[in-house]
Amino acid sequence: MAALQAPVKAENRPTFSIDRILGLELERPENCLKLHRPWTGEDLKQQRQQQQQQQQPQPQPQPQQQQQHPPQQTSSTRPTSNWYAGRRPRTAFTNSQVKVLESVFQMNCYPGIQLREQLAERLDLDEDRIQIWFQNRRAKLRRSFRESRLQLVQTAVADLQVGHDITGQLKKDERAEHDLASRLQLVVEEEKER
Amino acid sequence: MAALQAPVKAENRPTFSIDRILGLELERPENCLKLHRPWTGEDLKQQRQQQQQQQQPQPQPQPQQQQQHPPQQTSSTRPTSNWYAGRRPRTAFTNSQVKVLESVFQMNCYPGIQLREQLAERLDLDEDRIQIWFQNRRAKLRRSFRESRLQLVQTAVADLQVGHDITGQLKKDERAEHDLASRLQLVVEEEKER
DNA sequence: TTATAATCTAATCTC
DNA sequence: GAGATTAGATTATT
Repeated sequence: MAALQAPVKAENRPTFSIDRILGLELERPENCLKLHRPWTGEDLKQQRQQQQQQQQPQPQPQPQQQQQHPPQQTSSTRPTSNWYAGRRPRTAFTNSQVKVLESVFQMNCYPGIQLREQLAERLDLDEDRIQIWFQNRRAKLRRSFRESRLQLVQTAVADLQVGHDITGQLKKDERAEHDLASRLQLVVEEEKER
Repeated sequence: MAALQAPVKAENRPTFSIDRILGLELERPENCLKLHRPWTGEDLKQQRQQQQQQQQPQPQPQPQQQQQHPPQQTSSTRPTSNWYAGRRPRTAFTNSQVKVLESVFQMNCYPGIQLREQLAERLDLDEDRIQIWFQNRRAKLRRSFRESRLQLVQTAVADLQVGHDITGQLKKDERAEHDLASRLQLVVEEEKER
Protein backbone atom coordinates (compact mmCIF):
# COMPACT_ATOMS: atom_id res chain seq x y z
CA MET A 1 0.00 0.00 0.00
CA ALA A 2 1.08 3.47 -0.72
CA ALA A 3 0.18 4.43 2.79
CA LEU A 4 3.25 3.04 4.41
CA GLN A 5 5.74 4.97 2.38
CA ALA A 6 9.23 5.00 3.80
CA PRO A 7 9.79 3.22 7.08
CA VAL A 8 10.56 6.36 8.95
CA LYS A 9 12.48 6.82 12.11
CA ALA A 10 10.31 7.18 15.11
CA GLU A 11 11.42 10.69 15.86
CA ASN A 12 10.71 11.75 12.32
CA ARG A 13 7.25 10.34 12.50
CA PRO A 14 5.16 11.30 9.50
CA THR A 15 2.48 9.60 11.58
CA PHE A 16 -1.02 8.48 10.95
CA SER A 17 -1.13 6.29 7.99
CA ILE A 18 -3.64 3.58 8.65
CA ASP A 19 -0.98 0.98 8.54
CA ARG A 20 0.98 2.78 11.15
CA ILE A 21 -2.02 3.22 13.30
CA LEU A 22 -3.01 -0.37 13.01
CA GLY A 23 0.50 -1.39 13.76
CA LEU A 24 0.39 0.66 16.91
CA GLU A 25 -3.03 -0.51 17.75
CA LEU A 26 -2.34 -0.72 21.44
CA GLU A 27 -2.03 2.80 22.68
CA ARG A 28 -3.60 4.56 25.54
CA PRO A 29 -7.17 5.55 24.85
CA GLU A 30 -6.29 8.79 26.58
CA ASN A 31 -4.50 9.70 23.39
CA CYS A 32 -7.67 10.99 21.95
CA LEU A 33 -9.04 12.65 25.00
CA LYS A 34 -8.11 15.91 23.47
CA LEU A 35 -11.42 17.04 22.27
CA HIS A 36 -12.84 20.40 21.36
CA ARG A 37 -11.68 22.67 18.65
CA PRO A 38 -9.06 20.79 16.69
CA TRP A 39 -7.53 24.02 15.49
CA THR A 40 -6.60 25.14 18.95
CA GLY A 41 -3.33 24.13 20.44
CA GLU A 42 -2.65 20.47 20.90
CA ASP A 43 -4.66 18.85 18.20
CA LEU A 44 -3.09 21.13 15.72
CA LYS A 45 0.12 19.22 15.96
CA GLN A 46 -1.54 16.01 15.03
CA GLN A 47 -3.28 17.53 12.10
CA ARG A 48 -0.15 19.12 10.89
CA GLN A 49 1.71 15.89 11.00
CA GLN A 50 -1.06 14.18 9.21
CA GLN A 51 -0.85 16.78 6.53
CA GLN A 52 2.86 16.26 6.04
CA GLN A 53 2.28 12.63 5.37
CA GLN A 54 0.73 11.47 2.16
CA GLN A 55 1.97 14.20 -0.01
CA GLN A 56 2.68 11.55 -2.62
CA PRO A 57 0.61 11.31 -5.76
CA GLN A 58 -1.11 8.24 -4.42
CA PRO A 59 -2.11 6.68 -7.71
CA GLN A 60 -5.73 6.33 -6.87
CA PRO A 61 -7.57 4.32 -9.47
CA GLN A 62 -10.59 6.54 -9.30
CA PRO A 63 -12.13 7.19 -12.68
CA GLN A 64 -15.08 8.80 -11.01
CA GLN A 65 -14.86 12.41 -10.18
CA GLN A 66 -13.74 15.56 -11.85
CA GLN A 67 -13.44 16.71 -8.35
CA GLN A 68 -10.03 15.18 -7.85
CA HIS A 69 -8.05 17.07 -5.28
CA PRO A 70 -5.42 19.15 -6.91
CA PRO A 71 -1.93 18.36 -5.63
CA GLN A 72 -2.67 20.80 -2.89
CA GLN A 73 0.56 22.58 -2.27
CA THR A 74 3.82 20.89 -1.75
CA SER A 75 4.68 20.59 1.88
CA SER A 76 7.54 22.99 1.36
CA THR A 77 5.44 26.05 0.61
CA ARG A 78 3.57 26.12 3.83
CA PRO A 79 5.15 26.79 7.17
CA THR A 80 2.30 28.94 8.40
CA SER A 81 -0.39 26.42 8.23
CA ASN A 82 -3.06 25.09 10.06
CA TRP A 83 -5.37 22.43 10.77
CA TYR A 84 -7.00 23.43 7.56
CA ALA A 85 -4.63 21.44 5.46
CA GLY A 86 -6.36 18.26 6.50
CA ARG A 87 -9.51 19.49 4.87
CA ARG A 88 -11.10 18.33 1.74
CA PRO A 89 -9.97 20.63 -1.00
CA ARG A 90 -12.61 23.14 -1.83
CA THR A 91 -14.90 21.90 -4.51
CA ALA A 92 -15.31 24.33 -7.37
CA PHE A 93 -18.76 23.94 -8.78
CA THR A 94 -19.18 24.86 -12.39
CA ASN A 95 -21.78 27.35 -13.47
CA SER A 96 -23.91 24.68 -14.98
CA GLN A 97 -23.73 22.55 -11.87
CA VAL A 98 -24.81 25.47 -9.74
CA LYS A 99 -27.59 26.23 -12.16
CA VAL A 100 -29.01 22.75 -11.78
CA LEU A 101 -28.56 22.76 -8.02
CA GLU A 102 -30.35 26.09 -7.74
CA SER A 103 -33.21 24.85 -9.86
CA VAL A 104 -33.64 21.82 -7.71
CA PHE A 105 -33.31 23.92 -4.60
CA GLN A 106 -36.25 26.02 -5.67
CA MET A 107 -38.41 22.96 -5.90
CA ASN A 108 -37.16 21.15 -2.86
CA CYS A 109 -34.56 22.46 -0.51
CA TYR A 110 -34.47 19.26 1.52
CA PRO A 111 -33.68 16.65 -1.09
CA GLY A 112 -33.75 13.08 0.14
CA ILE A 113 -31.15 10.49 -0.53
CA GLN A 114 -32.45 9.41 -3.90
CA LEU A 115 -32.71 12.86 -5.30
CA ARG A 116 -29.26 13.67 -4.00
CA GLU A 117 -27.89 10.61 -5.65
CA GLN A 118 -29.61 11.40 -8.91
CA LEU A 119 -28.04 14.80 -8.76
CA ALA A 120 -24.68 13.37 -7.92
CA GLU A 121 -24.71 11.10 -10.90
CA ARG A 122 -26.12 13.71 -13.19
CA LEU A 123 -23.65 16.38 -12.16
CA ASP A 124 -20.68 14.09 -11.71
CA LEU A 125 -20.24 15.04 -8.07
CA ASP A 126 -20.18 13.09 -4.84
CA GLU A 127 -23.49 12.75 -3.13
CA ASP A 128 -22.07 14.24 0.02
CA ARG A 129 -20.94 17.35 -1.84
CA ILE A 130 -24.55 17.72 -2.87
CA GLN A 131 -25.67 17.37 0.69
CA ILE A 132 -23.20 19.96 1.91
CA TRP A 133 -24.19 22.30 -0.87
CA PHE A 134 -27.80 22.12 0.20
CA GLN A 135 -26.91 22.66 3.83
CA ASN A 136 -24.94 25.76 3.01
CA ARG A 137 -27.59 26.95 0.58
CA ARG A 138 -30.26 26.70 3.23
CA ALA A 139 -28.06 28.59 5.65
CA LYS A 140 -27.69 31.31 3.07
CA LEU A 141 -31.43 31.48 2.56
CA ARG A 142 -32.04 31.71 6.26
CA ARG A 143 -29.49 34.49 6.51
CA SER A 144 -31.22 36.40 3.78
CA PHE A 145 -34.54 35.91 5.54
CA ARG A 146 -33.19 37.35 8.70
CA GLU A 147 -31.64 40.25 6.92
CA SER A 148 -34.71 41.16 4.94
CA ARG A 149 -36.89 40.86 7.99
CA LEU A 150 -34.54 43.23 9.74
CA GLN A 151 -34.68 45.57 6.77
CA LEU A 152 -38.44 45.53 6.77
CA VAL A 153 -38.69 46.43 10.41
CA GLN A 154 -36.03 49.06 10.16
CA THR A 155 -37.57 50.80 7.19
CA ALA A 156 -40.97 50.58 8.81
CA VAL A 157 -39.59 52.38 11.79
CA ALA A 158 -37.84 54.91 9.62
CA ASP A 159 -41.02 55.57 7.66
CA LEU A 160 -42.95 56.07 10.81
CA GLN A 161 -40.46 58.52 12.07
CA VAL A 162 -40.37 60.43 8.79
CA GLY A 163 -44.14 60.66 8.52
CA HIS A 164 -43.97 61.84 11.98
CA ASP A 165 -41.70 64.74 11.33
CA ILE A 166 -43.48 65.75 8.17
CA THR A 167 -46.91 65.91 9.68
CA GLY A 168 -45.52 67.78 12.53
CA GLN A 169 -47.33 65.54 14.92
CA LEU A 170 -44.33 65.60 17.10
CA LYS A 171 -45.81 68.28 19.21
CA LYS A 172 -49.22 66.70 19.60
CA ASP A 173 -48.42 64.30 22.27
CA GLU A 174 -44.76 64.18 22.64
CA ARG A 175 -44.63 61.65 25.38
CA ALA A 176 -46.80 59.02 23.72
CA GLU A 177 -44.88 59.33 20.49
CA HIS A 178 -41.63 58.95 22.20
CA ASP A 179 -42.86 55.81 23.87
CA LEU A 180 -43.91 54.39 20.53
CA ALA A 181 -40.53 55.09 19.04
CA SER A 182 -38.86 53.36 21.92
CA ARG A 183 -40.99 50.31 21.51
CA LEU A 184 -40.27 50.18 17.80
CA GLN A 185 -36.61 50.39 18.47
CA LEU A 186 -37.03 47.41 20.72
CA VAL A 187 -38.53 45.48 17.84
CA VAL A 188 -35.55 46.36 15.74
CA GLU A 189 -33.20 45.16 18.42
CA GLU A 190 -35.19 41.97 18.71
CA GLU A 191 -34.80 41.39 15.02
CA LYS A 192 -31.09 41.87 15.27
CA GLU A 193 -30.98 39.26 17.99
CA ARG A 194 -32.56 36.55 15.84
CA MET B 1 -28.61 7.49 -17.39
CA ALA B 2 -30.37 5.42 -14.87
CA ALA B 3 -31.87 8.59 -13.49
CA LEU B 4 -34.41 8.85 -16.22
CA GLN B 5 -35.91 5.45 -15.78
CA ALA B 6 -39.50 4.96 -16.88
CA PRO B 7 -41.27 7.89 -18.51
CA VAL B 8 -44.12 8.12 -16.08
CA LYS B 9 -47.51 9.61 -16.69
CA ALA B 10 -47.97 13.06 -15.31
CA GLU B 11 -50.89 12.24 -13.07
CA ASN B 12 -48.97 9.39 -11.61
CA ARG B 13 -46.36 11.84 -10.59
CA PRO B 14 -43.52 10.17 -8.88
CA THR B 15 -42.46 13.79 -8.51
CA PHE B 16 -39.07 15.30 -8.07
CA SER B 17 -36.92 13.55 -10.51
CA ILE B 18 -34.30 15.94 -11.69
CA ASP B 19 -35.79 15.90 -15.11
CA ARG B 20 -39.13 16.92 -13.80
CA ILE B 21 -37.64 19.66 -11.75
CA LEU B 22 -35.60 20.96 -14.58
CA GLY B 23 -38.61 20.83 -16.81
CA LEU B 24 -40.53 22.94 -14.34
CA GLU B 25 -37.65 25.21 -13.77
CA LEU B 26 -39.78 28.31 -13.61
CA GLU B 27 -41.69 28.11 -10.39
CA ARG B 28 -42.11 30.53 -7.62
CA PRO B 29 -39.07 30.81 -5.43
CA GLU B 30 -41.53 30.92 -2.58
CA ASN B 31 -41.88 27.22 -3.10
CA CYS B 32 -38.89 26.66 -0.97
CA LEU B 33 -39.61 29.21 1.66
CA LYS B 34 -40.66 26.40 3.87
CA LEU B 35 -37.67 26.13 6.02
CA HIS B 36 -37.08 24.55 9.36
CA ARG B 37 -37.60 20.98 10.31
CA PRO B 38 -38.37 19.08 7.16
CA TRP B 39 -40.13 16.42 9.13
CA THR B 40 -42.77 18.75 10.43
CA GLY B 41 -45.94 19.38 8.54
CA GLU B 42 -45.62 20.77 5.07
CA ASP B 43 -42.22 19.61 4.05
CA LEU B 44 -43.24 16.15 5.03
CA LYS B 45 -45.47 15.90 2.01
CA GLN B 46 -42.64 16.66 -0.30
CA GLN B 47 -40.42 14.16 1.37
CA ARG B 48 -43.09 11.54 1.21
CA GLN B 49 -43.68 12.08 -2.45
CA GLN B 50 -40.03 11.98 -3.09
CA GLN B 51 -39.92 8.71 -1.31
CA GLN B 52 -42.67 7.21 -3.42
CA GLN B 53 -40.71 7.97 -6.49
CA GLN B 54 -37.73 5.88 -7.37
CA GLN B 55 -38.80 2.76 -5.70
CA GLN B 56 -37.61 0.95 -8.79
CA PRO B 57 -34.49 -1.19 -8.64
CA GLN B 58 -32.48 1.54 -10.25
CA PRO B 59 -29.74 -0.57 -11.85
CA GLN B 60 -26.88 1.52 -10.63
CA PRO B 61 -23.65 0.53 -12.31
CA GLN B 62 -21.61 1.16 -9.20
CA PRO B 63 -18.97 -1.45 -8.62
CA GLN B 64 -17.70 0.44 -5.63
CA GLN B 65 -19.37 -0.16 -2.37
CA GLN B 66 -20.51 -3.10 -0.37
CA GLN B 67 -22.62 -0.52 1.26
CA GLN B 68 -25.08 -0.58 -1.58
CA HIS B 69 -28.49 0.15 -0.28
CA PRO B 70 -30.19 -3.14 -0.12
CA PRO B 71 -33.18 -3.19 -2.44
CA GLN B 72 -34.93 -1.58 0.44
CA GLN B 73 -38.32 -3.13 0.23
CA THR B 74 -40.24 -3.38 -2.95
CA SER B 75 -42.79 -0.66 -3.34
CA SER B 76 -45.55 -3.22 -3.00
CA THR B 77 -44.72 -4.29 0.52
CA ARG B 78 -44.89 -0.90 2.09
CA PRO B 79 -47.99 0.88 3.07
CA THR B 80 -47.06 1.29 6.67
CA SER B 81 -43.57 2.13 7.39
CA ASN B 82 -41.06 4.71 7.05
CA TRP B 83 -42.26 8.16 6.37
CA TYR B 84 -38.77 9.51 5.99
CA ALA B 85 -37.51 7.26 3.30
CA GLY B 86 -35.63 10.28 2.11
CA ARG B 87 -32.94 9.19 4.47
CA ARG B 88 -29.93 7.28 3.50
CA PRO B 89 -30.44 3.72 4.63
CA ARG B 90 -28.64 3.13 7.85
CA THR B 91 -25.19 1.80 7.21
CA ALA B 92 -24.40 -1.37 9.11
CA PHE B 93 -20.71 -1.39 9.83
CA THR B 94 -19.14 -4.78 10.23
CA ASN B 95 -17.26 -5.69 13.35
CA SER B 96 -13.97 -5.53 11.59
CA GLN B 97 -14.74 -2.15 10.09
CA VAL B 98 -15.60 -0.81 13.52
CA LYS B 99 -12.47 -2.32 14.94
CA VAL B 100 -10.33 -0.45 12.48
CA LEU B 101 -12.25 2.77 12.92
CA GLU B 102 -11.92 2.56 16.67
CA SER B 103 -8.22 1.96 16.41
CA VAL B 104 -7.74 4.97 14.25
CA PHE B 105 -9.98 7.00 16.49
CA GLN B 106 -7.72 6.30 19.42
CA MET B 107 -4.82 7.77 17.56
CA ASN B 108 -6.58 10.65 15.94
CA CYS B 109 -10.17 11.52 16.40
CA TYR B 110 -10.03 14.33 13.85
CA PRO B 111 -8.84 12.56 10.74
CA GLY B 112 -8.17 14.80 7.78
CA ILE B 113 -9.30 14.18 4.29
CA GLN B 114 -6.44 11.93 3.30
CA LEU B 115 -6.73 9.66 6.26
CA ARG B 116 -10.47 9.48 5.75
CA GLU B 117 -9.97 8.49 2.18
CA GLN B 118 -7.38 5.90 3.06
CA LEU B 119 -9.86 4.46 5.47
CA ALA B 120 -12.62 4.57 2.93
CA GLU B 121 -10.60 2.62 0.43
CA ARG B 122 -9.30 0.21 2.99
CA LEU B 123 -12.71 -0.49 4.50
CA ASP B 124 -14.68 -0.33 1.30
CA LEU B 125 -16.88 2.48 2.55
CA ASP B 126 -17.66 5.96 1.33
CA GLU B 127 -15.44 8.65 2.70
CA ASP B 128 -18.55 10.43 3.78
CA ARG B 129 -19.63 7.51 5.95
CA ILE B 130 -16.22 7.67 7.61
CA GLN B 131 -16.63 11.34 8.32
CA ILE B 132 -20.05 10.84 9.83
CA TRP B 133 -18.78 7.95 11.86
CA PHE B 134 -16.09 10.12 13.38
CA GLN B 135 -18.52 12.90 14.09
CA ASN B 136 -20.84 10.55 15.90
CA ARG B 137 -17.96 8.88 17.66
CA ARG B 138 -16.70 12.20 19.00
CA ALA B 139 -20.19 13.06 20.17
CA LYS B 140 -20.33 9.77 22.00
CA LEU B 141 -16.99 10.45 23.63
CA ARG B 142 -18.08 13.89 24.71
CA ARG B 143 -21.23 12.42 26.14
CA SER B 144 -19.23 9.94 28.12
CA PHE B 145 -17.00 12.73 29.39
CA ARG B 146 -19.95 14.66 30.61
CA GLU B 147 -21.43 11.65 32.26
CA SER B 148 -18.29 10.60 34.03
CA ARG B 149 -17.64 14.12 35.19
CA LEU B 150 -21.12 14.18 36.58
CA GLN B 151 -20.52 10.83 38.23
CA LEU B 152 -17.34 12.09 39.82
CA VAL B 153 -18.97 15.12 41.31
CA GLN B 154 -21.96 13.19 42.49
CA THR B 155 -19.98 10.50 44.22
CA ALA B 156 -17.75 13.14 45.75
CA VAL B 157 -20.78 14.78 47.22
CA ALA B 158 -22.18 11.47 48.35
CA ASP B 159 -18.89 10.57 50.01
CA LEU B 160 -18.80 13.85 51.77
CA GLN B 161 -22.26 13.37 53.07
CA VAL B 162 -21.56 9.84 54.19
CA GLY B 163 -18.38 10.76 56.04
CA HIS B 164 -20.45 13.42 57.54
CA ASP B 165 -23.04 11.14 59.01
CA ILE B 166 -20.51 8.60 60.18
CA THR B 167 -18.36 11.03 62.05
CA GLY B 168 -21.41 12.49 63.56
CA GLN B 169 -20.20 15.95 62.75
CA LEU B 170 -23.66 16.88 61.83
CA LYS B 171 -24.19 18.37 65.18
CA LYS B 172 -20.96 20.33 65.33
CA ASP B 173 -21.98 23.23 63.28
CA GLU B 174 -25.15 22.40 61.58
CA ARG B 175 -25.56 25.59 59.72
CA ALA B 176 -22.13 25.68 58.11
CA GLU B 177 -22.43 22.07 57.05
CA HIS B 178 -25.76 22.65 55.55
CA ASP B 179 -24.38 25.52 53.53
CA LEU B 180 -21.59 23.35 52.23
CA ALA B 181 -24.01 20.68 51.16
CA SER B 182 -26.07 23.24 49.34
CA ARG B 183 -23.09 24.54 47.52
CA LEU B 184 -22.05 21.06 46.50
CA GLN B 185 -25.47 20.37 45.21
CA LEU B 186 -25.09 23.47 43.07
CA VAL B 187 -21.96 21.98 41.57
CA VAL B 188 -23.87 18.85 40.72
CA GLU B 189 -26.58 20.85 39.06
CA GLU B 190 -23.98 22.78 37.13
CA GLU B 191 -22.53 19.55 35.87
CA LYS B 192 -25.93 18.41 34.74
CA GLU B 193 -26.29 21.61 32.79
CA ARG B 194 -23.16 21.05 30.76
C1' DT C 1 -34.74 -0.61 24.54
C1' DT C 2 -30.36 0.97 23.57
C1' DA C 3 -26.82 2.31 20.63
C1' DT C 4 -25.75 4.72 16.87
C1' DA C 5 -26.28 6.22 11.87
C1' DA C 6 -28.27 10.13 9.61
C1' DT C 7 -29.90 14.73 9.53
C1' DC C 8 -30.30 19.41 10.82
C1' DT C 9 -28.77 24.13 12.50
C1' DA C 10 -25.52 27.53 13.73
C1' DA C 11 -21.01 29.10 14.17
C1' DT C 12 -16.44 29.36 12.41
C1' DC C 13 -12.54 29.10 9.37
C1' DT C 14 -10.13 29.92 5.12
C1' DC C 15 -9.67 31.16 0.51
C1' DG D 1 -19.17 34.82 -0.60
C1' DA D 2 -19.03 30.09 -0.19
C1' DG D 3 -17.29 25.24 0.75
C1' DA D 4 -15.68 22.50 4.68
C1' DT D 5 -15.82 21.28 9.39
C1' DT D 6 -17.23 21.38 13.97
C1' DA D 7 -20.51 20.91 18.22
C1' DG D 8 -24.76 19.89 19.56
C1' DA D 9 -29.55 18.46 19.25
C1' DT D 10 -32.76 15.39 17.10
C1' DT D 11 -34.64 11.76 14.48
C1' DA D 12 -35.00 7.23 13.33
C1' DT D 13 -33.33 2.47 12.67
C1' DT D 14 -31.78 -2.07 14.58
